[in-house]
Amino acid sequence: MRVLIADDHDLVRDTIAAFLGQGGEVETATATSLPQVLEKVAADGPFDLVLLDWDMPGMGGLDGLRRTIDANGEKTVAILSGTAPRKVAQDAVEAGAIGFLPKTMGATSLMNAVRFMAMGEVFVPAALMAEEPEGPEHPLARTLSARELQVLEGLCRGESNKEIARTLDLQEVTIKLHVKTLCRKLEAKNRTQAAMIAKEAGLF
Amino acid sequence: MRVLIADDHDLVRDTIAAFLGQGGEVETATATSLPQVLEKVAADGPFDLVLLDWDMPGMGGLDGLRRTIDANGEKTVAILSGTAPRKVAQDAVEAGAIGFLPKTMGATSLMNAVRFMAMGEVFVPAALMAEEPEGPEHPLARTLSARELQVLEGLCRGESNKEIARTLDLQEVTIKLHVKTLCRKLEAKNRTQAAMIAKEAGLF
DNA sequence: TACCGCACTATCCTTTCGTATAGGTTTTGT
DNA sequence: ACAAAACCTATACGAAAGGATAGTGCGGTA
Repeated sequence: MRVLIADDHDLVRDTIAAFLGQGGEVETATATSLPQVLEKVAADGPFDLVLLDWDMPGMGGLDGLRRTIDANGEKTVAILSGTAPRKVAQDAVEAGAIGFLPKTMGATSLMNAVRFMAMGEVFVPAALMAEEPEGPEHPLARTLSARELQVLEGLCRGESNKEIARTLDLQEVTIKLHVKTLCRKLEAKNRTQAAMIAKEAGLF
Repeated sequence: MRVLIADDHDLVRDTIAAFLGQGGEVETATATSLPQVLEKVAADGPFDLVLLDWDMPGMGGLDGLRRTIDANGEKTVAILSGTAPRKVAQDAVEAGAIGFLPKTMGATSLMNAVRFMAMGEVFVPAALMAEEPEGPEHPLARTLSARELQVLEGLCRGESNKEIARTLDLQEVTIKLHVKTLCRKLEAKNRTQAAMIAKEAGLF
């Protein structure tokens, strides 16, 4: 079984290569950038499996993945990532990747996953997919002050301005102001929409 | 490798057993209910893998899974299900199952998955986990009329009563009434809370 | 037939929300 | 030290929401 391992970090790349290579079952090749990957694929024919680092020179996200798939064939390219957000894994598989390997995986698990993918089965760690999809964490929340977040939380509980004021020990008018600010920042036209946007974003 | 297959449907059970058995790599045993599973485990020692049908006599959901894990050891029991809702898979893995197999899986994929799990790796189909978790579909929505659902949808978009009335071609007062009814049925104290509850339930 | 639930409309009233304007404090950065 | 920004409070007003009560029409059912 021939596997091409592409990662710009020498340590990671060589460790994985050494590990997969031991026992002689797997023949490994390595690359440190996407151009090098395409070059090696073109030169040494299609590999049984290509492991692509997600944060690698020339990758550019899904584009690099697609180009590698075009070059090496479908169901032969897997993504290797250190940061391991669920969304990347999902997008990669949807784009045609055969699997997704977080660098936090244990060595034997990694070996098993490689064998599994070489058999043509999609592999994604169950633990990773079990995470709740909290995708848009703070696209908007970052611009909100602490107070505003507290008020927003009250909105999401369906509380009135008066109730929020009581729990935060502020005046009702102050809450009104914060609600107004929230609606402006979240591009909502009223409290209900603001609450829905917050909910959608996964806050609370 | 010794695998115990438990399913109350003769066809399913025997098909899987026959398939896994061919080639001689896997030695199969079968059972048709949870008591029979526990009995066989007690008699023939721990199996390398136990496949448990989720909708089987005596299972009773996670309880049957836990009892089987207690009897046969950790990381040796997988769930087999025809209905394949994401939540079951997630709960099962969290409860200590080594994997989850929908009966819709292809034969070779199933074989691969069995081998994979026998090596101690958790297996859950990536496609299944990619589904958005829509868990509580209609715990409350069932009691709502068609009109009420339309109004609720408007609430979730943060629209005013007037706006909802316009899009549904009704009077504003009528919307007020529906909102009131919605709040009663959803146990919300205002429109915002009603919208949040709807969102939480996965509607819209 | 009478009854009941559902949907719709109506009027009246109170509370809450949303906006504007105007000032105050504290914190932050230049 | 000063300006800018964020935070808090205050008053006031129109719009919207929420509640109560009452009445109409429709379809299904006893």
